[in-house]
Amino acid sequence: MPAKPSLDGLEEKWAAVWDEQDTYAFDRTAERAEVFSIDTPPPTVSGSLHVGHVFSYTHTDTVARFQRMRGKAVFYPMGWDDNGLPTERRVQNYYGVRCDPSLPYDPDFEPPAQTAPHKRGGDPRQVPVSRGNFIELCERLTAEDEKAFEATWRRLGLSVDWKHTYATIDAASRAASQRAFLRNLARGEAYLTEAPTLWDVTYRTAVAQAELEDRERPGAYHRIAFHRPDGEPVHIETTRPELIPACVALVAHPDDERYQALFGQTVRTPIFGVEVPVKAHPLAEPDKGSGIAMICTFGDLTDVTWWRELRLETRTVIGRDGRVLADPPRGLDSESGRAAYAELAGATVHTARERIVAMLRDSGELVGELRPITHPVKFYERGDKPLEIVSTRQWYVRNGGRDDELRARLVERGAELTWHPPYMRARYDNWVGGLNGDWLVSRQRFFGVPFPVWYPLDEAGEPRYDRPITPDESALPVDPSSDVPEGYRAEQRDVPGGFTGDPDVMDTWMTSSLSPQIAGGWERDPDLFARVFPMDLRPQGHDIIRTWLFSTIVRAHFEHGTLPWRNAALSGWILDPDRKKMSKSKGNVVTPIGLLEEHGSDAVRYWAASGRPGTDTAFDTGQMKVGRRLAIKILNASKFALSVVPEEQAVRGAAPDPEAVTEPIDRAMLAELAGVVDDATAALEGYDYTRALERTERFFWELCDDYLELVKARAYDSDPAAGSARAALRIALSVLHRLFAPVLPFVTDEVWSWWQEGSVHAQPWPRTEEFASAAQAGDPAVLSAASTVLRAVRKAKSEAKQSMRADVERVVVTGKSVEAVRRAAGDVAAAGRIRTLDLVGSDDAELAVEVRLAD
RNA sequence: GGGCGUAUAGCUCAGUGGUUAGAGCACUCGCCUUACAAGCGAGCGGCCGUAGGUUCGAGUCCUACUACGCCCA
Repeated sequence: MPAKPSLDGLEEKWAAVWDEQDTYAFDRTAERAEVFSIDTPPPTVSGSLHVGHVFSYTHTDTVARFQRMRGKAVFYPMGWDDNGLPTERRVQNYYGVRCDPSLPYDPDFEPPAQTAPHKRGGDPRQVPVSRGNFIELCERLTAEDEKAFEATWRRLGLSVDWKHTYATIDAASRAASQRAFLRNLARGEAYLTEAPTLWDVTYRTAVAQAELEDRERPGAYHRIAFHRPDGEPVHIETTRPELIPACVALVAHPDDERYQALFGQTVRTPIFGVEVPVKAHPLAEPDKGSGIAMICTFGDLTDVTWWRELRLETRTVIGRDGRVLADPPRGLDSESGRAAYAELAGATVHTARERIVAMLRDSGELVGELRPITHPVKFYERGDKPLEIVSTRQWYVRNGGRDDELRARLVERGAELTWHPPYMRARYDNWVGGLNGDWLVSRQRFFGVPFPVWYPLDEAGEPRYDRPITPDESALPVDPSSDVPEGYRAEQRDVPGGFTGDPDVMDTWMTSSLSPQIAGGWERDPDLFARVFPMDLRPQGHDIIRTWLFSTIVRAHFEHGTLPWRNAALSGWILDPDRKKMSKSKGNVVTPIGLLEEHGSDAVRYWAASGRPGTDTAFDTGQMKVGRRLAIKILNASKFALSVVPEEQAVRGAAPDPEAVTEPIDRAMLAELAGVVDDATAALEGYDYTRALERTERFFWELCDDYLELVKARAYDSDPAAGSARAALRIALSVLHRLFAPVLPFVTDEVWSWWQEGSVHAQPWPRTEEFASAAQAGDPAVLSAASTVLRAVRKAKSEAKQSMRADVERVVVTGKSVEAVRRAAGDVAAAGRIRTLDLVGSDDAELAVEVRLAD
């Protein structure tokens, strides 16, 4: 035990010890019932860790440590998310390469100079490389990131078993993603179809419903004249006049009196003179604009519904690059119409709109002035241009979006899951209930897990999408752009009568949704998988219930017919002092490592533990300082409690003896401690680490302020009463060290090492049975009454501006519970330096304390 | 527009229908007290968002409203 205990250096010291001694190693001989398994969120390695990570990962760690001390074999792996766009861009810029899946794998490839980072976007100097080489570069780069992340996690004190890690682009993850997909395909849960698709023109990829967000954007209603056969105009209002050439019908509500005569008739479009039908449909809103709208292929999702339900033609004018297609759509046949279209061809949506407005003004078909509005526009969450809708062939996985029975079963799965906090389930129910299509899982990107599929080419060289060729599971992972399907030769690639590989990659959630299977060794290590799956806990942010949580449930439901885990704990956000979510753009993000170095890991963890599941929490360095004070207090109080035992009597590792606790006040303290153990245990069983900490902390401070002061003098003595105090202190110390261990792992292992063998984190969680024989006989009133008197004495000294060492001439205590005081009279008199302590019984429920200070 | 959540001391938050609503921080006034001055003691500080209702009794339950946050349209 050091003469002057300090928190400095505890992180390095204990992180090294835990690593060396495998303190957190998963015991893979444990049966499922003895295992507590955690589906840890894999952080994005190409990004950086921020305070929010420290916050939520600490929550999980407190639960992991509690379960470990309760005797569970804790399966606590760590994953790295290196799959997807962020890594793609980072690898491009770092190595000056770009992925070109048409290239063959080059085993001798070395990237160009890794110096000057290249500019964003399509730098022409970027060297094209195969997908296999690109993945290797990704793994090379992220290996560096992973080291930095791991170092941060170790310093934070996460009790992860570092022998169990995975990366979402590594071979095992790719094999698992492809295997699960092939099984989805075989069971009919995955399918390929051509359909209108939400499309990001910047990234040139399809996106899924879960990746959408609405953004308020300025726009304007344009009042535009269509023409009836008799020459009379029909006015519609639209915010997207550039889509007039894509118009396939007009639509009004079936009950709208104004348009009854028009239903079934045709009208001609302005400028282009295309004849289109007028239809009735209940989704048309009579109150919006003129009550009649143009249907284009495709302006928005309502257009898609109308197009599908009214069986309309398709006139595509916007290409995948977001520009007007070179050739006019079918039906746009008139000479003047084609001439007008030629003015638009190749233009961006924005330019096309300006040009068509000018044409409409010239022709007199634009009526009145534009009416500016702001309206919600759909964006890809990572994109900065509005989504277009184009018809493309894509892979889908069924998720209940078009199947009420499946939807109902997935809602039931949500009900089977235990949510922390429970109300988060509503997010899940709302999302599943609001799905309007299956999960679009293919992305027109280069870097990611490829679909393990080839297509035969017919005599004309066209792919037979209805006859996909799939590999044997034993061959996974495969890359169809370089691997050759069975029965074909490499020379047959992309030639008539040969084959072609599916060029797309999977949505990253197709891999992430398998994190329990990937971490648990599904089909790779059946023995491990049987011990850890379904997992006990999924910790995650509530913002990705619709994506990660939901998709993981979908995959496990299909593959295993079960939930992937029993509990989901949803962490809140970190808010800055203005109650806004902390974000990089606001420049208010603090780096985790700096935070840990400044305040100490235990202190930061203490702050994190103040955030209950689901609760947004203010970033508060004040709370970290409080945590640091608590850790220092644990050092000092432990030093005191251990130092009152004469050195020759101190036996390392000796269990404190409850039988030696004989004094009423010592037993009272242990009785109260028993209540703390019960409450903290119940709280942690329910994932309420915050309450467990609060309860423990409150008891500990009161122990230091009152009990320690009361027994101090006696404990230094050498008679049997001293032995009682010392034994009680050591029992309390042993219990408190363990109660604090999940939140403050560094300081607790430090103080534990002063007097015990092994790590505190390998000890059993405290149970009241350990000291029941002493505690059960304890009357808590003894301690509380003694404390009341002591406080009154302190108050008198404080008001007299005297030192706490000042002598007290006489104290008279009156009240019902003076007998309780009497049982601790010696300690009270010693702690208060009271010469005469008079105890007068009365019927008053409250103790009255009269203090006369010495002169 | 729909759903969920939050509203208690200057700040951050506890409060599980039942005495006079609590803690920490901050602030004020004190104290060198051999575990701890990175400490200790004491004190100040509340129309519990607003308005109704249920109840013997409401910070707590119900309804409406207001403000804020998140999710979804």
